[in-house]
Amino acid sequence: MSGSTGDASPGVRRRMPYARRREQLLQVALAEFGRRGYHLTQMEHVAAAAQVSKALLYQHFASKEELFVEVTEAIVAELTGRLNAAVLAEHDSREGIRAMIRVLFDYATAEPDAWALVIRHLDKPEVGPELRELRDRLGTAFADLLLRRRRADPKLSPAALAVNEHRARLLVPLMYGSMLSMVSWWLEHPDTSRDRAEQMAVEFIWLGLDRLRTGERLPKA
Amino acid sequence: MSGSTGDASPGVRRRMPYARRREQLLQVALAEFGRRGYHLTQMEHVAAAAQVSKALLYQHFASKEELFVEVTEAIVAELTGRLNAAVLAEHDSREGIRAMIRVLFDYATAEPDAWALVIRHLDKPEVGPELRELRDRLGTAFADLLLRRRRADPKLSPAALAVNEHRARLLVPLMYGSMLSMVSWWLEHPDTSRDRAEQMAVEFIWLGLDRLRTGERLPKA
DNA sequence: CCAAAGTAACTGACTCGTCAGTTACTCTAG
DNA sequence: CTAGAGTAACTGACGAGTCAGTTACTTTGG
Repeated sequence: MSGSTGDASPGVRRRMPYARRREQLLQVALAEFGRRGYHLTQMEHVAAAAQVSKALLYQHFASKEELFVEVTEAIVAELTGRLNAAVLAEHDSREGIRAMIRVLFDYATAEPDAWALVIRHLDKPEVGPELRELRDRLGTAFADLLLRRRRADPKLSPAALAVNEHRARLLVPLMYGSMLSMVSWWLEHPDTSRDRAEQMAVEFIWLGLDRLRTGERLPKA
Repeated sequence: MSGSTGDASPGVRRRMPYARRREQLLQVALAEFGRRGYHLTQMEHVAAAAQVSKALLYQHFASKEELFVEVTEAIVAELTGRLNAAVLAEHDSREGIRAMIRVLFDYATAEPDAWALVIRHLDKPEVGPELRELRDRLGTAFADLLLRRRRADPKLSPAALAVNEHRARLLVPLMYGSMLSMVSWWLEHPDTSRDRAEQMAVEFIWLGLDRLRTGERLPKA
């Protein structure tokens, strides 16, 4: 019909070099796992979506689990990289929080399948420790953010610092959970302005954080 | 040997009346689903754990999915009931939040399998809409709590009220996510005092909530 | 009081579909 | 013409759901 070489137009496009094919397979697998979840995704689905046979898939990845792990690790690396960069770029802790939230919204928007994959499998120990690791790394990033300035403060006694570390550790799941929950909620409510959602999250989290970080207690009433 | 009627002592205890058996199967299934998750739980596991044949299981429940749904619905009913009761019992919104958090901690402690089941499947559309419903009901309970007093306030114009409703809707996922995340985190860190965790959650959430509820903006710095 | 008849709980051994993983072959780019 | 990209067709195992039959308990006619 048309040009014979690697042309995009005719229905079939075949015979890619190894590395490129592998990349494509990873992308396709990410989408499938993200959309259906690990258990409902079959290797045939992935192969079909890549317009390729299942056997070829197995020439690139030894097993379903290995494929999943590889996909997941790429996501984890990407996301934690972005988060760390964002946190490190900001010196003010409020701006650090804002930056992290923005990273999450950005990522969820740009890579909805990857986001869905992560969210879906975060609490499933059955598919390997990679996602636990992501969660822990996120937690570490949070804790660092919370404590970096405190730790550098020479006026604080080690005892006071220890107390603060403990409180900070308790804050991590609160912040973590609200951020992820907000992003997921926003994805399901596209009519809501992203700016509002983002801003609300920043205010909500920073308010609780800042007051508690400074050790202030609640007013009694 | 001993008493002839339904005696408990001899190693095997079989042949229970229909209703009791059904109850037992539901309990066992809850534990299995909670521990392994839907996909990794096989009907044979449930049957074996109940010391019963798979066929019997199918005389009580038409399918794996139906069994799962039945288990889930019971949990949803129980939890939302407790939450509603807790919220209704408190007139102060801060105490309402404290009450909800306490309900969640109580439930997660007393019924760890049920808790694990709910948390694990919250974001999995594949196993039916029951858990979405739970999430939405929790959300509704939150929103009600947030807005009940506001709605009753005659000094607020409808327009101001609408603005507040919108903000409240944005607050729901933040509160919701942080609560659930905190409870799950605490379950995995048994060395942490429950009172501290609970108190921290109350303070964190109420702080953000109260300030935003009153429409106050953040200080600029 | 107690067979024998009736019934409900229960089981072992099957079917049938599905899906991860393999094998033996074909095609094509260089 | 050949290496390696690609496939169609296969296998083996597993798991949901079924069914013919057995076992324990209950009822009732004598």
